[in-house]
Amino acid sequence: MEPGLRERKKQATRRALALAALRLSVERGFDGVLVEDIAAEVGVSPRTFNNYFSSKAEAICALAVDRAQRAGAALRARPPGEPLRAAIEATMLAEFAGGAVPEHVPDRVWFAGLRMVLATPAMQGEYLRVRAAMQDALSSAIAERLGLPPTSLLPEVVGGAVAAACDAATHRWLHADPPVPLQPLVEEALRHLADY
Amino acid sequence: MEPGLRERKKQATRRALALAALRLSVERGFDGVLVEDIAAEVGVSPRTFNNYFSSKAEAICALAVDRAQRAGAALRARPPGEPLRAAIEATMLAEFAGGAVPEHVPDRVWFAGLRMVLATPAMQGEYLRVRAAMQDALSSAIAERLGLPPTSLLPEVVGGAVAAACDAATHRWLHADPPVPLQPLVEEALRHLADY
DNA sequence: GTTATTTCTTGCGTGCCACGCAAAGTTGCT
DNA sequence: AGCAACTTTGCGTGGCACGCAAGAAATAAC
Repeated sequence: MEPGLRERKKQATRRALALAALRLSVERGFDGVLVEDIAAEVGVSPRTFNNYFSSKAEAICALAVDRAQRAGAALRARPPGEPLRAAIEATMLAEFAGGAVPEHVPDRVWFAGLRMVLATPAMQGEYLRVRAAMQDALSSAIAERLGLPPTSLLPEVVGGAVAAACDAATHRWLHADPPVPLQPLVEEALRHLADY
Repeated sequence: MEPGLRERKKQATRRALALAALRLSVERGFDGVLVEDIAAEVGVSPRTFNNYFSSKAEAICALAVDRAQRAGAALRARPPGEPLRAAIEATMLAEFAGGAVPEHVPDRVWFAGLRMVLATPAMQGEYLRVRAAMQDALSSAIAERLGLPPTSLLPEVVGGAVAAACDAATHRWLHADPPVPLQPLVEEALRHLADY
């Protein structure tokens, strides 16, 4: 069952709303853009916006959530024999290679968007949900990989730890002056985790 | 400079508001209690509520944030020579000994409150802030302990990993049926972290 | 190809929330 | 007591999230 016209249109609208929300917030700040503006940008009614997202903040972070979930998929795709730590490191280094920018999003917008989100108190809660999404994606991939019973805490713990490492690297990356590449920071963060 | 009457009264009001917010939300659910109700319970105007907390959710989680910060203080208080991992494990096991309930909060309310928060989408973002507060508290204690330069990612990574472990243990604890004690779960979670 | 059905969009109305502002009330210092 | 600093309060505003029902569009059935 391939996606019909209906479904494709829905996804396109969703994506357009998320992108518009991000771009406008970068340009004018979180409080400088109303839900109304985002809807107008996409050519849709304000009421429809709330059919897709239950808050302005959710829309702004939606692309980041999608991306976080892809990290889980990438981990699942590693060869099954590979040891867990190696699989995780390979996945994360690949994933964060180019700043980890979703398709069709200009680098500059993504970077500025992350900074804006982290600097805006009203958005920090939503950012933490992105991090939680990455943790969940990793945890479930890890659980599947190791074939552990659902009573084991290992997947959650390791998923959370890896998410924390990526998060620390991302923070440093965003505030580095002069700019530094992201990948080595992720590498360092994962090393600290392994060394603990 | 000990706290004057003014400051003590403020803290008392803050605490009373947080506790009322938690208790009422447990009784009636998040949407069943208005800011107005919480303010009334404490005998203060609704406008004053927002002088203390910038949202209903923040008030409900305020006690948990306080407690998370105490974990950082507890880690600082460990003997300076002790190896990091041992210090962390001792701190966390002590901290989560009795379910880690703040003073003057009935056990039942704390437990039910955590469940309510985790089950309510509108509160999950705020719960994640509690977790972030614990991470920050631990990170800064670790950085101080090890005397690392602020360029090192280690404190953030380890703080985040430990917070993730505690969080995983807490989740399991809340959903365990029949109930199990929290401490062994924390122990298991920290072991997974050390084994990774 | 027309009709029936499901699904999505939209407008409207409602209730709540967060906060700016300025007036009134407290507390603390001398 | 008197003054300065701070807190509480009421009022008003703008915005947000969502329930509901009517209209429009896509899909399915005949």
